[in-house]
Amino acid sequence: MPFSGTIQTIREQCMNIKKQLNELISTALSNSGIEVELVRVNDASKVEFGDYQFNGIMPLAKPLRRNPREIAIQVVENMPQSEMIDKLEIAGPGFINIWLSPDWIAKQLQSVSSSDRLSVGKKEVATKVVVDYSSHNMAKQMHVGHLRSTIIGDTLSKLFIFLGDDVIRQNHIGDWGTQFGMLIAYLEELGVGVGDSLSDLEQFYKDAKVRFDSDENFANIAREYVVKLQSGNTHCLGLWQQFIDMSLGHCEEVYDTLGISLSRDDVRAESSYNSELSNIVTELKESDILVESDGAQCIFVEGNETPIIIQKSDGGFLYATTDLAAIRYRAKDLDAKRISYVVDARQSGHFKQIFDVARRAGFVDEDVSLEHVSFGMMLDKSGRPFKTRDGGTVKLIDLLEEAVSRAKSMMSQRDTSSTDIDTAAHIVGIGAVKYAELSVNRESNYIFDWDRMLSFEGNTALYLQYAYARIQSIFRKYGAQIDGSIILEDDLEKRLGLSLLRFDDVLVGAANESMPHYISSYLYNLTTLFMKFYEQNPILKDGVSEETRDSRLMLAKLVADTIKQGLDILGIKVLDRL
RNA sequence: GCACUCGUAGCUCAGCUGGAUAGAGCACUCGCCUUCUAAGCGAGCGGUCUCAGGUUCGAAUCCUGACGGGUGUACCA
Repeated sequence: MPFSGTIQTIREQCMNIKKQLNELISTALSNSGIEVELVRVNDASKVEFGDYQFNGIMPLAKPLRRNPREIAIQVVENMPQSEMIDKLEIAGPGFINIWLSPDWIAKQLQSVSSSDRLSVGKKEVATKVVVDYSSHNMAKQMHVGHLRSTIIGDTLSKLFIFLGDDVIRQNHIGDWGTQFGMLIAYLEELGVGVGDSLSDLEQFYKDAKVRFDSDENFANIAREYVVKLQSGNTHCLGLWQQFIDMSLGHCEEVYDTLGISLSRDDVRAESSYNSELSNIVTELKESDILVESDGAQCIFVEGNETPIIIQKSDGGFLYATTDLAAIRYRAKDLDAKRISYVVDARQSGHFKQIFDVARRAGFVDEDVSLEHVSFGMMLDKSGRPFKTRDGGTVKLIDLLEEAVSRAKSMMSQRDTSSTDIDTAAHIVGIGAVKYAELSVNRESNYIFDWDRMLSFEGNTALYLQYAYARIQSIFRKYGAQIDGSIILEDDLEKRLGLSLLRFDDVLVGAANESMPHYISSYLYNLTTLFMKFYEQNPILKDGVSEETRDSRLMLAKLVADTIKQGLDILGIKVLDRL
């Protein structure tokens, strides 16, 4: 299997602090006469073990037939002088624990504070990345199941852009296929002034389905419409267009409420590939990988019992055909070098096959990374696939409205004097929903729970927003320009400082692996440190020297800026007051 | 049947691609507002990482098997 479909991580090349430490250790090893291909320091597992640790000595011991502690001693002795390291210690069987110098950290922070992007590295050469997300079916209303793709995809897009990539968003909406015949037939039947019946798409779909199932005559008309539609009948296309416009309008309402940066320009619908489908089949035939089976045009992919069907026995095309047209368009026409599909885990088999075929057919060159950014399903409290009592799903717009309303009632119980409670409640409520999605490992299934989704305690967006608001409050009270030298005076300040410096590493890691929750975990961790700092290290209170005050103000500023920037990538806003 | 995936505290989840005594939040029990926002902070309680083998200096992490959830398996998307 030459292609796994996942990008090779380039973490080692990009990491900031770790990269430097890796180089130091690599040199020390080399000075000791030991050549190692890959040196990797890790974050220390405990505070007592320093800031970083290198565990790579032990595995070297056996082949070298030496005592690991002896090697460790030698490596430490051969470590080049560096101002970043305060102390090295050998522990246990041969761990090397590394303490960074507070002065070095302070110096780095000083330069971070004068950077407009918090010293996060930006790629010199942008990679062209296609992110396919949201991409839902126009026949139905957006429900809570559509949250993940939409939110994760939007975050990844922002993250890639921030790190210097050239991102092309693709909203691959489902607007083509047999069900649209039914919907158009029903639309036609209802006649003019039909806009109102489309206000509830879910209901419209259900009603149409009832007509379809109960009236043979209607069902036949619906089938005719499918044929007419696909053969380009203008009347049908007109109705269809009207329907899609309405449905997309609903979508955009949700995007707008949610603060999703998808516009009509990002829509590249399934139907837009329609004219390409027969060419795809022709090309596949020419490349000789197509097989006829039971009258259908198929491709068998190793490791799969069943083939993917490219063309039905009646000549019709299927979604695999469309996906192949889309992947070729992205690789060849858009010239993307990384193509990410933010789609749920159920499609993983499908994407494996599509990626394999696309490679073999030459639709996608070898240097293009194809990734299925898969995510788990939504389950109910008993661990079953999520459904409401009547078998339906929770509409996304209802969830969002509930979120905002809960936020509002919670906020109004507190100080009501704050400025615009509706705006604030919107930011807090929507932030909670997004954060709930972005703070868990996307790969695992998760339990849908109103209280979890709309929680404002612990590791939530509000915790971060609250810390941000507290900092702004300090600045308001201080009322002057924040400027001074950073001096890390105690262990807590040092840890806070180091945490700030890790932002770069975290973003790069999150981007390489398409894991937004790395960012939220980091921000939560940073904020936890800040909250301790806030309790223990007064800034504007009596008895604090001017030097200390200025340094702490600088630290607070960096924390606030990092929270703001991090949340911005997650698509969550901050408030100066809460 | 076959394939993929998951199983970590009462609940919801982390655990950085093998490291040292497995971490958070919620819940529960205590303590902290005349002092920068208590939506906060501190302390406590809570674990045979589903089970059984294997690989090795070392396993929640890798391999095999069992059990249990979820998902996918030919003309829907």
